[in-house]
Amino acid sequence: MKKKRVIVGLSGGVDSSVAAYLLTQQDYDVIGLFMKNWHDESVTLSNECPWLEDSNDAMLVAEKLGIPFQTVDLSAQYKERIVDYMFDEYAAGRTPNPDVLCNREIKFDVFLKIALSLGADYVATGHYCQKEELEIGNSNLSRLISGADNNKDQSYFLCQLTQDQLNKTLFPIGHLQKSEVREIARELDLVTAEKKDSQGLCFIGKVSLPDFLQQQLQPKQGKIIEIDSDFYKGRPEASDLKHQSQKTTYVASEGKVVGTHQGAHFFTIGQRKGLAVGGTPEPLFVIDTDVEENIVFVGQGKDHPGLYRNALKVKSTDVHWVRNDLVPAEGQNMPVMARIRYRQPLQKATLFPQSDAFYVLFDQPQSAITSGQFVAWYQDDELVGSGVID
RNA sequence: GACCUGGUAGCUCAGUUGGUAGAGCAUCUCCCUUUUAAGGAGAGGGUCCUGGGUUCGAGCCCCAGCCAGGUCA
Repeated sequence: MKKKRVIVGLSGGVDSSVAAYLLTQQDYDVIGLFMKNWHDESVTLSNECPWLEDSNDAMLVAEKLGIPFQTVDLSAQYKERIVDYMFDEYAAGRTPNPDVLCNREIKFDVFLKIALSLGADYVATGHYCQKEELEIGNSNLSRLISGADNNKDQSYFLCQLTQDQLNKTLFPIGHLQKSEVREIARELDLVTAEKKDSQGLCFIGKVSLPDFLQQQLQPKQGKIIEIDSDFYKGRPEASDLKHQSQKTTYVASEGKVVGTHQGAHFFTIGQRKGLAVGGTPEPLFVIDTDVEENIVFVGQGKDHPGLYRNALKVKSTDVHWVRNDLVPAEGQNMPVMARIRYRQPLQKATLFPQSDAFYVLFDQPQSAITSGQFVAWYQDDELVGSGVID
């Protein structure tokens, strides 16, 4: 019988290297494929070419493992689907999550399709997450399970994947701890064994995000306005989900000017650094940005009421279920565990699918719920759905 | 015009009986982290408004001036 063919995305890091190795130890026909996502010299302010080194490392690993190796240039699609989306979101005053999109649009779409066209049965990546098959009646379902290494779990970044995508995917290192992965790489003497984990936005590299954004978004001076915590005293507490999930809207006259900024769209809710406003006993945090009026609203202290809300809204059209067999009926709520950012400890919450929108109500108020980011919900260690925060 | 209070790190301020200055915030760096953030650790930074004087020695005392805020006519 013919071996199943797996195309593994080699990034030039340890994780995908070891993933590829583990596949060769199983009964697979393994091919390594490096994807070039970004090589625009005008934007990569650093003088180095990081992808060149990465692709070289990927090639060396493939050589060592004795598997065929190829490179594909996906930078055009990457720009179209990720970079442009990023600028659009920031321009609109939201905070995008490019890495979630990168998985949905590039690694598990463009890349996956290329792999299939090369005759692959599966694609594999070095993500710290696991897949389990579940049989319901005649149909097979894939479950997206958190990585066994609690500290490295990357299921959140895969929260937008579909059954079709998962069915074609393998996560060879998801059951391992990071330390075990490194150990395997060392034993095999792979060039990537001691390579530092990648961090930050994959394609920006060392450049700071504001610097990157300024290449397309024009700086424009505006006011930083502090809202006193007394502002919230005597305000009626929202009792229905619609209002609980709404963010407070502020007007310039409700606070006092404490400084100036170079563009409200460069800031995100919960942000502390970069305001360059001192003189307060406690640090200032961004509690809202208004890109129309170009105002950044701030509040003093980690516990400022403007930072907290216990519900959020997802547009009905933005709700995504990995487990489409678990979708609750409209009007029927569902208890889950949820997170609103990578590595946030899971929080108790309840989903409320309603006719006007989809609401997530947390048991505890959450700090810095940010529109444009993703909320992902879990049952135990299984990610079952997600959505863009409105 | 007179009087009062104040002028100390980028900002807000503390500086004991005179012995060449500190805290918070901000900034920078590092750590953490395949998003944005947050978080942790560390570092840099001061002609103590100016000019005189007293003193062995003044941010702290005295005099003059400048500046800011306030009070009184």
